[in-house]
Amino acid sequence: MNEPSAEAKRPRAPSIRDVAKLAGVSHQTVSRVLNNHPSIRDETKARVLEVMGELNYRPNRAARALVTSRSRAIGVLTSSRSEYGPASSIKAIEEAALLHGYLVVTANADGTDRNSIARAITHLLDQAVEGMVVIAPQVRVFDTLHELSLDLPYVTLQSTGRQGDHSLSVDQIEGARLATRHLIELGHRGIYHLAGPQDWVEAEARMEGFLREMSDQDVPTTAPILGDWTAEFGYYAGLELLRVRDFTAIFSSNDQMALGLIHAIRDAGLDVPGDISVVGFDDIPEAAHFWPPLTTVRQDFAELGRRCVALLVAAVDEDAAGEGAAIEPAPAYPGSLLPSLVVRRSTAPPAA
Amino acid sequence: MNEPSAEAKRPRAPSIRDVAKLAGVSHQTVSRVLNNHPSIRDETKARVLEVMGELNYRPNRAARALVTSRSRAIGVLTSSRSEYGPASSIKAIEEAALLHGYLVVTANADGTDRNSIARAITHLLDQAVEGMVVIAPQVRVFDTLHELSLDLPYVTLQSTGRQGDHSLSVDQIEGARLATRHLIELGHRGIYHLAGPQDWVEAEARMEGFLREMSDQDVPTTAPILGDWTAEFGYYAGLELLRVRDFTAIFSSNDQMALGLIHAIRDAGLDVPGDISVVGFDDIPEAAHFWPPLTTVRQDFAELGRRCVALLVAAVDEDAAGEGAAIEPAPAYPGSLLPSLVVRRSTAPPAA
DNA sequence: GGTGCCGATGTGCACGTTCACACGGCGTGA
DNA sequence: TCACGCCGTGTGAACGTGCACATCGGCACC
Repeated sequence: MNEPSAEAKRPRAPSIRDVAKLAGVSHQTVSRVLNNHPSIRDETKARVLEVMGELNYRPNRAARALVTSRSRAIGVLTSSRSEYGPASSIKAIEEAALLHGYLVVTANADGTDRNSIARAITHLLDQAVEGMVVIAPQVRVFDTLHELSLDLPYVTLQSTGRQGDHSLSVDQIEGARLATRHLIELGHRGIYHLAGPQDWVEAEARMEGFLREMSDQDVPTTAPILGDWTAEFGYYAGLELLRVRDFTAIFSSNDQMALGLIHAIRDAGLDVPGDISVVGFDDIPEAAHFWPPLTTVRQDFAELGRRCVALLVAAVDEDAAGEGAAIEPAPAYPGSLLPSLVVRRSTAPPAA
Repeated sequence: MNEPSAEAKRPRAPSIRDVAKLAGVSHQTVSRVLNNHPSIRDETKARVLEVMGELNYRPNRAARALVTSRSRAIGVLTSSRSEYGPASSIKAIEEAALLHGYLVVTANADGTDRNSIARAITHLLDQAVEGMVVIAPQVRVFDTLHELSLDLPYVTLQSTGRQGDHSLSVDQIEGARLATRHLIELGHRGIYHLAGPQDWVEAEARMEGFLREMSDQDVPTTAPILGDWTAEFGYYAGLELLRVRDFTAIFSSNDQMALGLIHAIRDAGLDVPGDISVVGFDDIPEAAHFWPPLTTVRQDFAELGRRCVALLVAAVDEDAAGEGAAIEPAPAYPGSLLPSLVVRRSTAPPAA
């Protein structure tokens, strides 16, 4: 009853050899059960499985990784991982990866700081990730990625236009055109664009979509304002903008900045959409309950994450299996997801 | 020039033995450099380090884990990982863990579904995590955790009141009291509470804080409404509530629901705070730009994440080192963080 | 001047798994 | 009847690292 040594001596987790002994087979047979190799008698398999349950056996991932030199881990490189878009994508990526039998390791980088980016990438590399999803779509991240000339397959959530392959994205340009066209069709002519940070690929694409649409429809345009995605910035940008009231609509590059804008407009004693229409981008869950409910562009972050993983896992598996057969650089550009315009109450025809 | 076989044959990453050979030392010496063992001549160390750089050597984590039986990984168990609070905490946890030399693996569970919870825990266990941070503060998660009777150290972000040890939290009760007191001091008497889901520990704590403060101040109270954290719910709850207008203030258990409430109130043609005051909880970055800017309770998610990791890592390291010496169940309850009330413009004295 | 200790390094094994190969038995075709 | 192949299983090595122990030289101590 009373043990001589209180030292419980953590009893070492059971290994396939322990299972083998108890099941009366060789360790290799157990291994075969684990990897469900075809040629195993059902009876043997059942016995092994039973013993595993009894012993509460768990395969040792480290040992497996060591011998196969496959970590079964993919990395996610992020900046601003706590914002709605990235956070949703990460969640979806993680779920999808799990389904494919992969582990997800995330690393957050300050996308403007080269050192920080390098550190994040190094962290992922240290985990021996077999591929990467890049959701930190700053230009500098891609530069660093190229500098290090990794031979890892990677996929990015945003299109840079620079590399057609391994890029999978919501068509940001089209989304921006949708928003802009909506304003033009309502009759607006004085339309500002509050863009995201210059070095963000998404921000660039949305700006481009805005400019193209304006140009296509022959509406004269003023230089976009460069923001930082925060509601705070939107607020102050709005205050500034309102000092000269030469516009009747603003297209903001995300919902948070749109919120700040509306705040500023109201502080100035004006009405949205009565005096000024506002369109956002992202359709965060709160957008429907802003005052007024925000007209915005919805993109499906989760679906994006899922597709990303599918693409990446295909590349990784092929890389590991065929080894030589993988001439094809990437599994055929799978087209991008189309965003959709959600019209709510922050937009209206301009006051006469 | 032209290789006979296009098969490039990925050349196997360098090991400590490769480094050793090139540096003219034994593999063990290299290992010692890696773990910076004290008794190594500076000159030797320098040489080894140099060769490492040359070869672009990266320690193989799997091999190390195998031999030490330490994964240096900690798990994070979440539900709703894409919401602002959890997302912020995860980010902080990850950064702090990295600083301590630990890897973070996250697993998302639907906190109401036992299977889902078990699956998430299993996933973490499969990764051989050495400890866990639980940010899925549903009661059922704790139950499952106990059922499985893991001997892993774990820390939870919210206080359940049920286990004083390994719990670290913002004092939700105090936060709720702060909010409630604020309303009472403004002169409100008809005060509703829109709570979170019943099975969330935080929701429970906030509700308790509300009820206690009301009771302490001798204000009669009505039964709280149980919500689901979303703005959507807040909106419909608001519409419902307004059918009988027997209150002048609402304390919402989070900012999103508060947003929905305000939306509903305005849809009913009433004014916030003119007719009804609203207080939220969390202080998400957008709250300052709601209309009106939201009075709410701020909690420091990031600091919480950091402390959590410190606590957990201490437990894990001690567990691994002392093994027997670890009688003490947990490193002395480190007290909880105090939230603070942020007064903005969604609250005012009741109309006369 | 021998004994003992410490600093700096090397040698071999162990960790838990998979891979390459071997082996016996049975069925099949010539 | 023998050769061959396939099915089901076993045997031994290897993966890259850290640990226990061994080795060797030098210095201090009595």
